[in-house]
Order: sequence, then C-alpha cells, then structure tokens
Amino acid sequence: MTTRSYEQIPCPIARSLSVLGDQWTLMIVRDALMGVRRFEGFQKSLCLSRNLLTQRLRHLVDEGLLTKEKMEGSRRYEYCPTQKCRDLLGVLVMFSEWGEQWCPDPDGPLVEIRHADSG
Amino acid sequence: MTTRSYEQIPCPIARSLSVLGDQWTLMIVRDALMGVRRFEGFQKSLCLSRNLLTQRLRHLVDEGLLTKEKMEGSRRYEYCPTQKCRDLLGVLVMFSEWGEQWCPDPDGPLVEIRHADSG
DNA sequence: TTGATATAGTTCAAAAAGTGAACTAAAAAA
DNA sequence: TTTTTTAGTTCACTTTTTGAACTATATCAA
Repeated sequence: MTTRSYEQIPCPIARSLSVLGDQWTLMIVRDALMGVRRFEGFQKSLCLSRNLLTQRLRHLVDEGLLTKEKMEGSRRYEYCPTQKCRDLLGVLVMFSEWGEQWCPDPDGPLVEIRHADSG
Repeated sequence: MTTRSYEQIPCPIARSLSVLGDQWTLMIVRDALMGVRRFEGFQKSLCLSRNLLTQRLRHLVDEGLLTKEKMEGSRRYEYCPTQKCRDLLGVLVMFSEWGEQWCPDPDGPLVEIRHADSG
C-alpha cells in the first residue's frame, strides 16, 4: 500500500483517505458490511488478485477495521468488521445515493419500456 | 486511470468508486469544493506530480465533475465544480466526521494541556 | 516595449504497485 | 484415506506513479 503524500495534510478527510483511499479497500469494506467474512468470499466477489487481497486484508486488520478471529468450532479464521468499520456505513450509503443519481447502470434498470400502441 | 475490474459489479457503490476511487480524485474534489480553481492551486495544495494532476483533471472534466472555463477578463482557464461534484459534499462530510472520530491528528489538537498547580 | 516571472502544462526515465497464473500447505469433506 | 476446499505465497510481467527537467504562453513591472 502506497504511503500517500497527503497523509501529512492536517485534515480529517485526508487522514481518512490515507487509510481508505485506494482502489480496493472501500470495496472490501462494502463486502464485509454485507456479510462477507472469508478470503475466498472477498476474492470471488471482487475478482482482485489474491496477493493484493492478502495485503489489503492485512492493512484493514492493522488499521483496526477488521479483526481476524477463529471461527467457532473450526480452526479457520474469518474477518469481522469492527465498530470503526461499521461507522463507514454512512459513507457507503452516500456513495450509493450518489451512484444511483449520477452513474446510471449501463445495462439500465430491469424494466422494459414499450409504447402503449405499437407494443 | 485504471479501468477497475469492479466497474462491472452491478452496484451503485462500485460505479461511484470506479469514478472516484483512486488515490487522488477525491482529494482534488475536496480542494475544488474548498475553492481551488487552478492547476497550480491543486498542485501546491496536494503535492502530486504534475503529469498525474493533468490526467486527473482531464478525467474529472470527462466525467462531468469539473468544467474547464475561461476566466473573466483573462485568457486563462479555471476548473469549476459542477452540481455532480457539489453533490459529493455529503460524502466528504462523512469522511471528515469518520476521520475526526477514528484518525486523530498525530500532532494533536492545537490546545495545550497543563496542570493547574504545576503549570 | 522589453525582460522577468508565473502559469499550465508535456516528456521521460526510474521506482512502485497491480495483475494473473502457478504453486503450497493445512483443513475439511467424502 | 483420498480428494477437495481454503487461504494464502511466489514470481514474471504490465501498468501506474513519481519526480525532475523542459516548453510555451500569459501576465506583470519597469
């Protein structure tokens, strides 16, 4: 993960983006808040390269947005969002609303528009 | 600017981040909403390399977040935020609040704490 | 009007980061 | 026990980013 030069800018937006502002981190947060918990889950959902996913998950754990916890009745681990992560829900809702308004789905909504007469 | 693989994910958050989710774009938007209008202004504020700034400004113009307009009484241009850009204010406010809460300024707030007796 | 400085870029080489495929080892399932 | 799944690691290749130097207008000051 790049150390971004704007980390030094004394501004809470800059500090937030120095943690979250790369290509994948917010998408991983999105998945985590939607219930994805495991490595393969994130990888299949996002199709990012496995080594980069490793790096990003480690980064999110280091920054305290995810914890790596032993699953109940198993020796495997899962990545669970912390409160710090859950507090990003508002940001994601804002992105969602902005996307709905300004970035229409290229395949269009799932409705069909026909003229009443010509069909 | 990378074409991110998650552009294809049918989700408004993914679509938003495919426009905004790189290292610099949201910082440029932040500056634009704080009143920065010109190339040198962005460059001095953010210390990003000049060729990358050129690319990012072009991207933001292409995506309709900034317009490049002739300044009044001058032959120079300035970059002005559109409504699409101004509609990101809510996102930035959310990032700001999250940053205030979870990413404390390493140099601390600008207050001095002293003991009442010992000074 | 001329010379100096500021502005808005472009160019290019080096460094860093991302991609994709193949590989590994442990865990779980059959 | 054998097979499959999971969670990574490794590595060569490609793409991006960085930083410094360079260029061409535009503006300012004398």
